[in-house]
Amino acid sequence: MSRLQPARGTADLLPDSMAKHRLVIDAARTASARYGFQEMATPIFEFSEVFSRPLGEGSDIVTKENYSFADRGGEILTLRPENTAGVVRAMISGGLTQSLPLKYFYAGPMFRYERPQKGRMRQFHQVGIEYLGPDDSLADAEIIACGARFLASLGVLDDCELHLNSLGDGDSRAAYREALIEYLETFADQLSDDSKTRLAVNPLRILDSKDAGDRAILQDAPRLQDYLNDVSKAHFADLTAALNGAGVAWVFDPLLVRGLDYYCHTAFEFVTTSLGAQGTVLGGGRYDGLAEMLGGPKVAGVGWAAGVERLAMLVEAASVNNPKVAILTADDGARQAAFRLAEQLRDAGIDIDLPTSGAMGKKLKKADKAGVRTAVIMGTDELAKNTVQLRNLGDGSQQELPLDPDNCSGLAAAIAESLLAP
RNA sequence: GCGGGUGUAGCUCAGUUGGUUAGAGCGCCAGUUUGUGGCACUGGAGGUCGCCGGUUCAAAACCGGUCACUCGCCCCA
Repeated sequence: MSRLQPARGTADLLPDSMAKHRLVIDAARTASARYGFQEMATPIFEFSEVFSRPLGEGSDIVTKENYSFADRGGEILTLRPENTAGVVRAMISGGLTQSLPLKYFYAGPMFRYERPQKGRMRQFHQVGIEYLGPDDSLADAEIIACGARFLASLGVLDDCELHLNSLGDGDSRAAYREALIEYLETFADQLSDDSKTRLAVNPLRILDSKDAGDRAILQDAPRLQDYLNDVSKAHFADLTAALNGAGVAWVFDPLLVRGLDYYCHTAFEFVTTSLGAQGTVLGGGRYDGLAEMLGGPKVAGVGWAAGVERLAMLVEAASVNNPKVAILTADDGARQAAFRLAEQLRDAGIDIDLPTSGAMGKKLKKADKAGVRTAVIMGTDELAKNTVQLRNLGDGSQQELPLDPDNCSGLAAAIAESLLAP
């Protein structure tokens, strides 16, 4: 509208939307704590290699979709586009590979230079967990169950479907990749233009192409699950047995793939149809090769991340935390006494709003709209008698109570009682 | 990066084949109510019609560009 607008792909989080964000983040924190994940945070920017090494220096993602810049010291830095690489980097640089396994929860802003769309911002927020150390499939099961519990606590799990696939270990995937390329090359001229380039750059991604012609060709393509070796099959079977035993519903999705080499075995996404094209609400998988690619020792890992904005769109409005008690002055003679009483009541643990402008009627109206339930009304008349008026904004009843300038405990008790009433 | 749609008051929107003072509802402010909210009524403030340029006697409307939002593609660590 005017020149003063937020930068493209960013948005202010005003109290109403902030409340929904907090609801989502708090639910994730609570659910992950139940599984023993501990909250941590990594810096919002890192040396660019942290993100570029696992992806390949020249990849489109690195060159076109990151916010990278040189600082005044000439270091090349990147605003984090995701948090897994940062967590793994923290594990390596902190020497934490001595203390495996590690279970971490994080929440915070991420940055990707992409064209904004519904559920796709340039600054967005994620919550996530990373389970570092175990290669046991029960670790995969635990994080998936944790994700399901998180979504359930938000009341959105019923709107989502859990898609699950196995990418197999490195050997399995290499064999499949070869077979897929061989098959697709015989159709190379019939593939969509996008898929022609994918064939050279990232052939597995052709599997989730939306092009109808591509999909027809894929009907008879070799299937990833036929190329899994015994180790890979056992890992997947054990995971699905655990999910079934715990009652976590899932669907097999052979087209759910990850393009990068450090992924292996489990890939999963919770997907909703109610958000249009950006329907993945929580996604993750196993990344046993990532730590090594970052220059550390080989450490297995599995985790997920969820988009806070997307989940916030699915959540009903959350309540904004306003004080339920306001002190309203009837005239300027009560200003200082009101300020003093407000501080005393805050010391007593009561949230107090102290509006400073407007006539009595105005203050009451605003307090009512803001959700205030009890108003403490002070004026020079009351001060002269050392009293205040305690007004219940629900039913309009009002009583005059004594005010001890040095001890508000009696008044605090009366206020607390008034808030208990329905 | 590619294609479609949309930009009018704080918000949601109307605005006739281009025609002179651009409207409504909600919200906001004030009054009816001289220290007391919700309801009602009355009045009021608030807009260079996203921005720049063009066509025309005349542009919110038509044309071009640009910015933003939006939907899809791409990408999705």
